[in-house]
Amino acid sequence: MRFSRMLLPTLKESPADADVVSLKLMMRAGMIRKVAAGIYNLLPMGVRVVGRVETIVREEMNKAGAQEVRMPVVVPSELWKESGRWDAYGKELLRLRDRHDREFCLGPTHEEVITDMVRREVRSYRELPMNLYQIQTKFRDEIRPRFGLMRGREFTMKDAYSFHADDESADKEYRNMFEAYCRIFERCGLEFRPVEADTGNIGGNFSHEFMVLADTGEDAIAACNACSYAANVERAEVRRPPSQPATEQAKMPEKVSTPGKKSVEEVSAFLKVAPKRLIKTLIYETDKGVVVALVAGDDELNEIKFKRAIGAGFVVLASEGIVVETTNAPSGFAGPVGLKTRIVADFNVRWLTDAVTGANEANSHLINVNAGRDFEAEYFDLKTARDGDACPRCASGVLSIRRGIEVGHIFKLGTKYSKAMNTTFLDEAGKERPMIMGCYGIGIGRTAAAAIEQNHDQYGIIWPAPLSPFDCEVTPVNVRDENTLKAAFGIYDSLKEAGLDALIDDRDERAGVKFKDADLIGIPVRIIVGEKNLKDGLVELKLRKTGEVRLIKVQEVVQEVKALLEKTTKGG
RNA sequence: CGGGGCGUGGCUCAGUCUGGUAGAGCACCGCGUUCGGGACGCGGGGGCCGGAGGUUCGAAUCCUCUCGCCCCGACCA
Repeated sequence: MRFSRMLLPTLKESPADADVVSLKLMMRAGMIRKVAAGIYNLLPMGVRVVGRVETIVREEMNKAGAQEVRMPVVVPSELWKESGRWDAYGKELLRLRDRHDREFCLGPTHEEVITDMVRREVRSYRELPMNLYQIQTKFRDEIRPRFGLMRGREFTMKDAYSFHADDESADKEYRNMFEAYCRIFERCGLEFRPVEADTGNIGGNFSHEFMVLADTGEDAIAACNACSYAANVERAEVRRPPSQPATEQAKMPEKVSTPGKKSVEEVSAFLKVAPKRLIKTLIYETDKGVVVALVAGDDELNEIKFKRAIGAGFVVLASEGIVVETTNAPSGFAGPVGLKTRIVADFNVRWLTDAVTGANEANSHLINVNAGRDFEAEYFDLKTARDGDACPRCASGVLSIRRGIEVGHIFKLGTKYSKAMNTTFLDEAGKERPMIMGCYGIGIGRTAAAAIEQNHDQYGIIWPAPLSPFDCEVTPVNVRDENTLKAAFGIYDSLKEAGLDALIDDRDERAGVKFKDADLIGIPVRIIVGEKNLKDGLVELKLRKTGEVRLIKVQEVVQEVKALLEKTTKGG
C-alpha cells in the first residue's frame, strides 16, 4: 500500500476527550475516529489490525473444532422474555420497535439466539457435542462508555457456545477452549494470564478470564509467585490463617471514649492501636435481611465473597437509619459485641487478640475485644486479597497484585439457558434431557486496544508483529531523488511478491515527518532507503521496538525481513 | 442516575468575568528557499462561536431552555 494513497490521517496532537493511551494512539495513528459516545469508525489502519485479530481467532477456533455461524444483531424480544433476561438485563439492553410496534433489542450477547437455533435443529445425543461461534457486532448501552474500543457501546466480539450431552463432555470442551484461548493470545504476541473469575450475572458454575497484562488495566488480578494460581481480585481467595490458642492473659473488654472518631484511621491514631488490630463492622442490607460483616481494620471487605458466603442475591451497605436501628448508635461506632443480628466475619478477625471495635454507642469504642469470647460469628474468607497475602493453593506462595485487561472470558454455563428455553435432546436411552452449555467470548477490538496498552512508548505504538497493520514499512528518505524512489519501489515490490504486507511512505515529505509517523504507527520493521547508503547498494533496517539499526544489502532485504518477523513473532 | 466541567475553522486552544468588526498554533491550498528526526518566508481558503428562545442600539460574551461531550462516583462480559 502506498502511504500517499491511503486514508491514514495521523495527528500530532491527541483529541482532548481521549482518556487512555490506546485511544489516543489509535486516534493519532489514524486507525479510528469517534462517531458518537462509545461508537467509532474504523479507518483502513484500524480495519487491518482488527482483521488480523479476527483471523487468528477464526483460525484457532476452527482448529479447535468450532464452527462459524452468524446471528442477527437485531433480536426479537420473545427470545429474551423466554430466558427471563428481558426484564433482568436492565438499561444496557437497547430496545427498539419496528413499524409494526413489535419489540426487539440489539444483541449484547447471544445465548438466547444460539439456544433457540440449536433447539430447532438438534435432537439427538449423536449430534453432540457441538461448538458454534460467530464474530459479530454487539451493542451494550453502557452507562458511561469510555476508553475507546476498550469499552465502547458498539463492539466486535467473538462469542462461542457449546452444547453437550453430559458434564464430562462440557468440561472437556471447557479445557479445549482454555487451550485454544492460550494459543490465540500467544499467537497475538501478547503477555497474558488466565485467571479464575467471578461468573457475574451470566450465571454458571466456573469461569476463567484471559487478562492481557498492562499497568493501565481496569482489573486487578492476584497471582501467586510460586504456583500457577491467578484470580481476579473480585474473587481471589486468601489462605486461611492458622488457628491460634486463646491467649490466656487476654484482657476484659472496656469501653473508652472516642469523641467523633469514626474511621479506622481516626480511631487507630486516637487510641494508638495498629489498624490491623481494629475490627471493622459493616452493616449490610441484603435479600436475607440485615447482616453484619466483620473484617480486620486494614482489610477491605470483598462484597462478592460476602454475597456468596451468606447466599444472598444482592447486598448493599445499610443506610444510616438501618445502622441506628441495628446498633442503637450512629454509623462509625458499630461493633459486634451484643448485636442480635447475623454476624459473618473474615478469618483474620477470628484470631485477633484484644482488638478494638465500636461500642454500639455514640462516641465510644470497646478495647480488649476477643472473638469467641465476646461475640460469636460465622467465619469465612471475606477480605479482598492484597499484595503479599498468602496463596490459597500452595503452601509457601505469596500473592502479588497486577493489573490486566480482560480480553477473553470462558464460562461453563450448565443448563441455565437450555432449561429456561427448553433445549433438550434424546439420550441413548431415549430419555429427554437438557443440554449442558458452555460459553466463550473474546473482545476483538479490546484485544487490539490491549495490545497497544501493553506495547507502546512515548513515540507511539509498537505492534506485536502478528497484529501489525503491515509487516514492514519502506521509507524512501527523499522521493525526489529518482534512484531512491526506484530502489524503494523495487524493494517494496519484492516484499509484496514474497507475500509480505508492506507499506511504502512515498509522500513528498521531509524525512523527519515520515520517521515520526512511522514511530507513531508502529510497524515492527522499517526499511529506510537513503541516497548515501544506496550508492553502496545498502539500505537501513530498523526495528521499531528496540530502535536497533543495521545496514544490509538491497538484495537481502526480503530474507532479512522475513527472518526478523519470524523471530519477533516467536519471541513475542 | 448523583456531583463537577466543557462545547469557538479539520485538530489543540485563547477570547466569555468587564457585551462593541471572531483570533493563535498545527493541518490545508499556491509560490519560493530548504531537505536523514514533526523546516522557513510570502500569499491564500475555511467558523450561523452546539441549537432554540430572551435581554440589549448591539450577544461567542448576560439570562432561560435544550442537545452533545468529558471527568469523578454508583453500575458493568
